[in-house]
Amino acid sequence: MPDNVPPTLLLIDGHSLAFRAFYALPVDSFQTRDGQHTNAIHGFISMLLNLLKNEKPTHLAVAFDISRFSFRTREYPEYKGTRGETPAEFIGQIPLLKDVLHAMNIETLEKEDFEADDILATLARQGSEQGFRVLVVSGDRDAIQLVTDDVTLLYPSRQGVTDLTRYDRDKVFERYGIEPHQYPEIAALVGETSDNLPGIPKVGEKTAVKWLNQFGSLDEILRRSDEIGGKVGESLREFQENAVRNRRLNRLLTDVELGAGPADFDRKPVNEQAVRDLFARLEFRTLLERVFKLDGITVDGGGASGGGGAGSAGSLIDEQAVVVPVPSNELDEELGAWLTRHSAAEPFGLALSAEILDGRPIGFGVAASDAAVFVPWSPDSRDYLPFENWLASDSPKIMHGAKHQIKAMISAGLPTTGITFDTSIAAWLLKSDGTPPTLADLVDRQLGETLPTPDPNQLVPDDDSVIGPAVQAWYIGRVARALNERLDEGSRSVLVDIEMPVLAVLAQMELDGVAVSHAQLSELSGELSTRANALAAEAFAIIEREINLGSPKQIQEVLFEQLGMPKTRATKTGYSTDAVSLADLQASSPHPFLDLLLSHRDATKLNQIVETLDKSIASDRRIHTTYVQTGSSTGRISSTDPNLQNIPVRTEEGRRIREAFMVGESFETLLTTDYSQIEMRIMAHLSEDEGLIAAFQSGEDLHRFVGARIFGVEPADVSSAMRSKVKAMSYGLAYGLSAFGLSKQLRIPTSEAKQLMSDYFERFGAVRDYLRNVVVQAREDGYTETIFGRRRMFPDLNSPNRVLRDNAERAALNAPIQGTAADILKIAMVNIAADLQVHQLKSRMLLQVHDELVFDVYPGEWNELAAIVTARMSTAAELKVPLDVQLGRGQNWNEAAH
DNA sequence: AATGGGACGTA
DNA sequence: CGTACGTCCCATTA
Repeated sequence: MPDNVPPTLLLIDGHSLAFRAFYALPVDSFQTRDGQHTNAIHGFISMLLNLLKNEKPTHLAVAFDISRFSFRTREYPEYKGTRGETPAEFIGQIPLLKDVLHAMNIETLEKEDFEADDILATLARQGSEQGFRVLVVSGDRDAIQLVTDDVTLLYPSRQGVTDLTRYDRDKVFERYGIEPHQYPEIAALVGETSDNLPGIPKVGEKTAVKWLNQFGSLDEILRRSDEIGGKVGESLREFQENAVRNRRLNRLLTDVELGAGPADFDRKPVNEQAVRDLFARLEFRTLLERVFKLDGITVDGGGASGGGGAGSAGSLIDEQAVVVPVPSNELDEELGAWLTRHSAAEPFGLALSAEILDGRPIGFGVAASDAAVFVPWSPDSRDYLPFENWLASDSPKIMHGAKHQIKAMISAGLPTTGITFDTSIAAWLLKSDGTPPTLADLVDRQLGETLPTPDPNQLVPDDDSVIGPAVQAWYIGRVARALNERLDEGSRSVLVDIEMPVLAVLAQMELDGVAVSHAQLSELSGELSTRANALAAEAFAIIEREINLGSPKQIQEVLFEQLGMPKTRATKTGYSTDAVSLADLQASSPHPFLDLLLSHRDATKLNQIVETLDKSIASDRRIHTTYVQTGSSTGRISSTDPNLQNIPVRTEEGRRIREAFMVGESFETLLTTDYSQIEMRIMAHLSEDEGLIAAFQSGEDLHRFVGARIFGVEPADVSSAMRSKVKAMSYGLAYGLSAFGLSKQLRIPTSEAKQLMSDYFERFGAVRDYLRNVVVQAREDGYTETIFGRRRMFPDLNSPNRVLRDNAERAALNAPIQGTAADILKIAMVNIAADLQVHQLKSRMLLQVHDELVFDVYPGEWNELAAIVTARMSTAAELKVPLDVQLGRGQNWNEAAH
């Protein structure tokens, strides 16, 4: 170290940072096999390693609070009194965190009766007196008062632990307009809710700063408070005691007796064996690598992945491997050569990340494992032939969230194929619930690194390096490699054989959209709103006042207070006013208001749907939904903006909405197709129940066939009441329906429902055995699997919480069935799309509704398309029962329904 | 402005 | 005390 650089002392408020980490990272994802939560520890250590790497402190220490009691709580017992129970999952991590720090040979400090911040304040003062450059990391705003020319505060912005804002004197001034030592005076005036320190009412940050600049100090403000007029002035005079007390409590002590000083906290090498043992127990693999890398220790025998030859992002940039070619023809050819060279060399292919502005690509990042290239692109300078050829070729490409980018590229005239891996989909397959991870999440979770972002407030400022598609592409490749190693064989085949191909199909469907008639929708909307208004007026007349019929709260007032009706099912906020409850009320205590309310809800709901749809019609007169491929935990696709998978169909009125979905211009007709009873068929297949299989092979109506067996009559003698009971039973099976639920739905006594269920299982025993076994197996394995190998994890199956466990059991029951159905339709879609291309048909797949597909049929192609669709759908999977496919034809979606 | 609950549309 | 979704509105909170 050069002599002129002062030693750096890094001081960390352990408790507050660990707490931030706890809330920044999902508890569930950080748990060891024996159930120890580790998210706070993981987040803390990850942040610490970043700090060590970036700040290179020569000395460091971590301070902890011993308890929530200190001299401050003795002085003011309410101090921090509003804080809720600290979560048990968090408390248990603190001793372990200290163990980890000790294993890393890092000093921890704590002192009875003082808070960690007092320890930091003391050390910060001593440090700067002894010539250290001091960095204080704390999530407590009071630490701002410590900032001087020598002391900088790193304060976690927002929730996370990766974003640390650097507060030096200038930054404090810029943010608050005051000197750091004045901050406690502001805080005293404003108050601090999280510490239960009320300030002066009506005084916020702006007012406090204004006064401070006007009067110079808090003492002066209080002394001359009569000079301040208005309500705020009154408030100040009335509550000035608050400010005095707050100021007394938020002053950090700088003279705590510690028995050790900054000089004692020099960085020492980690205790290798202790770290190894402890990290193994905590199941930290990437963190272990990072700790050792920082200390120059190599990780041996751990089976840890190398993760690309280039090492960290730092070295990538240092070696200037990121080449930014100037757009020109020569470079164009060089780029072509570069692509060919790396495509041939890398078995896992290259990563691609497109930068999109207003739906148009403006540049591409392409990266191999040890190099990255940025390719600027604009539609008018289309002279990148080798690059375009590469995009259009089968040469393997990896992306993150490919669909959106593929669409932009297709629109820009850059068709792209050969996308063999999408990191967001792979991550979803591994853990199909929770919020979908961003690339930054994956870099953090899979690689234990931090994706550089252009945020200037970032702790890791990244020396103005190349941040953008090229670097992203490089990370995508590495993340893909890490994810790919974690995929089991079944999941990998789902990714490669189902999800990646269907991704391309969905992109095209979204681009194509479906034609919708604005005229029909607006006519319908007019009718519906007229009707809604009339119904509302009638309802108001009856209850003799005007309320908001859309407010459950106001409805409750009318029903249970004004009209004195019997209470319905309890909800969190009162009593239910849903359709079922209202119907029950109508039966027990009839009142004309109830019917009017229901009809009004009906009309407004439909009108909402109609208006939303109308607003989503694009300039090409078509609606382009977005299919979310990673939107479900079972493998289904969901639809948003707008959701075209929940267009009404059950009521006459609703079907009029479907009439507005029309065959596209220059197309001949719509074709709709769906699987009939696919989930029951899958259940027959999976359970191998002979009765159920026979039912499907007989060609007889399913519910009639089953009803005949259960009630011991001839199929022809199954009454419609019998049939509908059996139907409800059959459908409920795959959802884990209980006798109680069945009785409620069919409005029959529980005893009868119980009898029905036992009769059912008497005849179809293999179904019951299968369903039972699914749960048992899932509890053992921790997951369920579809017949194509799609997995869904069920961590709650062994939960001590009954509700959680029961919910997990029903979901586990359903997952292989719903998931297999989803797989089958996806496979059919891929095969149909391939056939359309091979046969050069101009007909287009438009919509997917879980077991249904809708097509625009090009003139003259009906027969061929119908044949393809039927063939591909019925052979998408080889089951023990036939897959029955229905077709329909019509000028609109309703007419085309069969 | 953001969030959570209630209600309700689909498979 | 039936699975899987998305969207609207209202009410609450900041």
